[in-house]
Amino acid sequence: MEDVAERADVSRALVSLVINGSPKVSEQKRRRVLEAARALGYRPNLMARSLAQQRTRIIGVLVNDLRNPFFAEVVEGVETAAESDEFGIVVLNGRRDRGRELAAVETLVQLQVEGLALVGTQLDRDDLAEVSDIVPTVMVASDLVGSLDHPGVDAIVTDGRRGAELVVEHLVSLGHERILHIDGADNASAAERRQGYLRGMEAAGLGGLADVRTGGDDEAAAFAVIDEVLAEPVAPTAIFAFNDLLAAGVLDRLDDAGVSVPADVSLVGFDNTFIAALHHLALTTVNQPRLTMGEMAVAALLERLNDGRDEPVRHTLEPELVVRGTTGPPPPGAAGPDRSLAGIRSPVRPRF
Amino acid sequence: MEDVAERADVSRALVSLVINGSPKVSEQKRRRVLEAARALGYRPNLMARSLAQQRTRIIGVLVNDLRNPFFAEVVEGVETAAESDEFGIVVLNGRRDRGRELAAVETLVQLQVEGLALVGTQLDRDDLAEVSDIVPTVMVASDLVGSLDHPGVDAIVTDGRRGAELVVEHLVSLGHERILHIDGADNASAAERRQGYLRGMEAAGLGGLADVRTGGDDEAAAFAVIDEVLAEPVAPTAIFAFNDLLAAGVLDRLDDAGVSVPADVSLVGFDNTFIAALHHLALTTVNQPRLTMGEMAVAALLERLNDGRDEPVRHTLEPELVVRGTTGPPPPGAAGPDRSLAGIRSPVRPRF
DNA sequence: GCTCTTGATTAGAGCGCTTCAACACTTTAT
DNA sequence: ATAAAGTGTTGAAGCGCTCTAATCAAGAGC
Repeated sequence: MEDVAERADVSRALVSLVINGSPKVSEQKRRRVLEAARALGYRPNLMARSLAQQRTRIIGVLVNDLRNPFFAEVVEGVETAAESDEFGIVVLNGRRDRGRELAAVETLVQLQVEGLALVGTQLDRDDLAEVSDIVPTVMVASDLVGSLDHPGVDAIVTDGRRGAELVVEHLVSLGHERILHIDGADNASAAERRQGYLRGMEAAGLGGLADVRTGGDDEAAAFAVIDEVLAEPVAPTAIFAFNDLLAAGVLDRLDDAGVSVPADVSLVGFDNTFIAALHHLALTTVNQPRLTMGEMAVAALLERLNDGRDEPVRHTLEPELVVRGTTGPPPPGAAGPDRSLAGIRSPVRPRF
Repeated sequence: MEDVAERADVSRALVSLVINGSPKVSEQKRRRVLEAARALGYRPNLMARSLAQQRTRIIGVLVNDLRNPFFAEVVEGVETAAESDEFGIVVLNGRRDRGRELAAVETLVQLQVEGLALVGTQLDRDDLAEVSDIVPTVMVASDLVGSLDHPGVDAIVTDGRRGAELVVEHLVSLGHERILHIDGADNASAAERRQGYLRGMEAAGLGGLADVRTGGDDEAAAFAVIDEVLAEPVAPTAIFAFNDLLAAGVLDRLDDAGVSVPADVSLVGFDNTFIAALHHLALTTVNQPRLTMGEMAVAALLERLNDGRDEPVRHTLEPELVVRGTTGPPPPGAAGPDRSLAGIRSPVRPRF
């Protein structure tokens, strides 16, 4: 900067004004400075600028798992919104590991981010209480269990309970009764969906048949559960998986076992990622408005930053059932008390 | 920091030493400082630290498209390696837009990243020449067209030419002749794969039947091409798509049209993303060792950073054909000169 | 011709940290 | 005892920038 100032024969201060597009610089000097800057290949040092300015214009984003397309798209929403407000974002990947998440939050705080968007994280209320004292924080696609939270934390969620209810209602309307739920284990939004499932079953008078298995959030987790189910004497006629990835795993395993979907058993996912839309999967699922969620997260942060809001806000978006090809009526005779999937072998398996 | 120093009754300098784990601090003072820091909730300011230290320990990562699971996994490799060398990474998403990529590079440079990993980007040699003068740069999963590059740029790639050849060889060995390639348009690695395809066709004596269509890198791009192909009198018996995402799109569209894979037409993708592994797709594809690529990228940067290497290096990894369920022998009678896919309607479509 | 504005420019302090040279204070060697 | 060498600690400069307050130049108004 020194050099640029010298070359343009002005002070460092003026260079700063030009770089930041101040209106109070004569056209002549502006040109001189810009040219000198170009000639020297000058690039302002963001660190120094942030330090001097006492603000970074950076929003920190912590993602539970970047491999999950659902999260990736939420992040894209965050980015879009941030961009239009002249904020940059720094994305850190928790990789489903709480320890890593904690470390990432620490890094972001030290980076002096002005806002923190936690996408699907598993942090608990204590972690959040601490961090939200330092920087405005918004949770996206996951909420604190028990609510009534720390005043510094906003939340943007899709109503997982309602989403799960929609699923159960859909399956019940098709005639299903033995509906199994493979949950998301300790995943952020697992509890909510589990609850919705249970409530839906109750509401349909099927409370007694409710059956929740511990899953996870990837294909692998699905395998174990399906193997278990296949070995049992009484099989469900429908399976509601925690998310699309898990559902894809279920589908694979059922396929392996020669159980066909939806003829033998119906299957529903959650999130409506692009995977679900692949025709060959054609997964019935529940849509969450990902981009909107990301955008709303930024909006919430900016309200605190710019308008000085200081009470927490939680926006709950409506989930939407997307019916595709993996749900249908239960197979005839399935109403009977014992019917194992193990015996079933659809005559023709799709490929190979 | 001032406050911490005061509370622990030491100088600011000593606080700094403690925070940075210097060995030359007495146990007693170290404890005092640490406790004061905890009590005050002190967090070092990364910006200030970087500024003073004249280094950031940050590797900038620019990704062509975070939604593509292939890139997401490369990034994970980068992250893993960076982490173990005590570097942080900042990920920016180009979203397939060259303008955005350029802006992102600029941001990263201004952030004073110590190394730059460009994952699948579309930047051209001039862009690269400029940036690589400033900071060690490595391209991952894409290379400069024409090679013989700027000395500041390393490259970690999988041999796309070879990969494409493998595909053609595989299809030819199954008996295919009319093999169509839907390319990646102006995508970073499109040219290479196209070249490999053409070479493979030549080698098999099928040069005259080579047929390249302009695609892209997502499902949507596939639709247009397939619609086009369906309308033509002479149809290919096999389609080689630029990547898995594109292949998934092809599969969907063929499905819509009642063309079954691989009975009527074989299909191959590229990248071996988890999508390809889904049993319901069971896409034959070409594997790239993503994690390794990410890790090697970091290694390359560190060689420049730590060991002062200054000639460029390019590592070419071997692709690997992964045969799954979307390839098989061509349908009988397909050898004849005219056979349109439009007429074909497999009796049973998979689902619905 | 003088003061008053107005607008353009600059000096200099300060952002939170690191680091180097200097300074005490011990310990050991002489 | 005294010098030499080693430990721990600190003052102060400096990283590259911004921003306030001060300065300067030039025209307007009397």
